[in-house]
Amino acid sequence: MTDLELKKFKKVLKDENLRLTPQRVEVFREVCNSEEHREAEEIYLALRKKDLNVSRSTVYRTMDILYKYDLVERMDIGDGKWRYEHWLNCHHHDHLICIRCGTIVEFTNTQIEEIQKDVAEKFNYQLVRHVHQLFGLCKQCRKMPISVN
Amino acid sequence: MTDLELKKFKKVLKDENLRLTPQRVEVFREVCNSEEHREAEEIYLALRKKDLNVSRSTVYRTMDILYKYDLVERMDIGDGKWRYEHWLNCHHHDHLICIRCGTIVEFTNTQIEEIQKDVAEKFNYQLVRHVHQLFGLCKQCRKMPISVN
DNA sequence: GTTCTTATTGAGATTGAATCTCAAATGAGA
DNA sequence: TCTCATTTGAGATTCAATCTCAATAAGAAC
Ligand SMILES: [Mn+2]
Ligand SMILES: [Mn+2]
Ligand SMILES: [Zn+2]
Ligand SMILES: [Zn+2]
Repeated sequence: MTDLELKKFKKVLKDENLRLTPQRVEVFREVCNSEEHREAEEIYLALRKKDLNVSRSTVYRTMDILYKYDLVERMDIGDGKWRYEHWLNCHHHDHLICIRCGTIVEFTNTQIEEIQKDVAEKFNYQLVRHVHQLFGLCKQCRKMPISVN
Repeated sequence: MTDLELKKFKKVLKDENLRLTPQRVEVFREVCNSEEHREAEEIYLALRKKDLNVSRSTVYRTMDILYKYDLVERMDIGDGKWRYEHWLNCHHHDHLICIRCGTIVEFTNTQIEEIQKDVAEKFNYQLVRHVHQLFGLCKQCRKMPISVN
C-alpha cells in the first residue's frame, strides 16, 4: 500500500463521514498489496493468517465501501462470488478466464470499446458500464489431457 | 412449444437415458412459450399459477438438464440468479441491460466477435465462450428523473 | 397388461455467499 | 477527558441453489 493509496482512502473516509479504523486499513492494505482478483473470504483468511483478526462481517462491509467509492473494482465470473481487485491508479480492462485452472488475464481493446458505444447508441441505451469476459483454456491447460475422474 | 422442439427434447432425454416425465415436459413448455430471460423461481411460479404443480426442486433440476444439453441459454447479470432463455433454433447474441427497469435487449456484432477471437489468440487462450453485457439506461428510463427516496 | 428395476419426484433440510442484528467497543470532535 | 454516533464482532438470517431420502412412476422385459 503506497502513501498515496492510504491518503486517498483516508480522504474518502473523511469525505463520507466514515471512521478510520485499524480494521478498515488492514483490509485495504491487503487488497492493495495484491494483483490478484480476490474473494472476500480469501481476504478474510489472509488477514487471519497474518494474525490480523478482522471479522468476516467487517471484511464484507469494508469491501462494500471500497467498491462504492471506487477504490477497488469488482467482478462476477458466474460462480456466485464477488472478486475484488486493486483499482486505484488502474484503468478499465476486461478479462480472459481459464475455465480449467481459473487463471485470469487482463486485456483492453479500444476497438471493442468503441463498437460498444455504437451498439448502445443504436439501441438508445445510455451506456454506464459493461462486462466482457472471454472464457477458454489457457496455454498450459490446453496441453493437458482432460481427466475423466 | 413446437413439435420440433418437443421432438428434440425427447431425443435428448432418450439419448441420455433420462425419462420423459410430465413435469419435465411442462417446464420445457413454459420455457419455450416465452421470449423472456427468466429465473427458475419465475418459471416455478408461472407453472403453479397454471395449476401445473411441478416442485421447485424439479424445476431447478430440469433447468440444469436443459442447459447441459443446450436446449436453453443461461445468463448471470450479477444478482446471484440464473436467467434462462429459449435457445433452440436461436443463435448467439449478447445483451444490453437497463440498470433501472431491467429491460434486456439482445444484440449481435460480428466485428466484436471477430476481435474477441484475435484477443484470445493473442493471449494463447482457446476461446470456449464469452459473456458480453452492456449496462445502461434504456430510452424510457433515461427520461425519468432519479428518485431520491 | 403385469412385473420389475431404476430414475424421478416432492418436501424439507442443507449449503454458502452475503447481509442483518444488536450489545459492546471505539473513533474523533468538543 | 468526555460524549456520542459509528463501528465492530459473533451469531442469526436471507436467498438461490443443491442435497437427501422415502414414495412414486417411467419404461423395458415378459
Ligand atoms: Mn482485472
Ligand atoms: Mn438473450
Ligand atoms: Zn488454465
Ligand atoms: Zn429501463
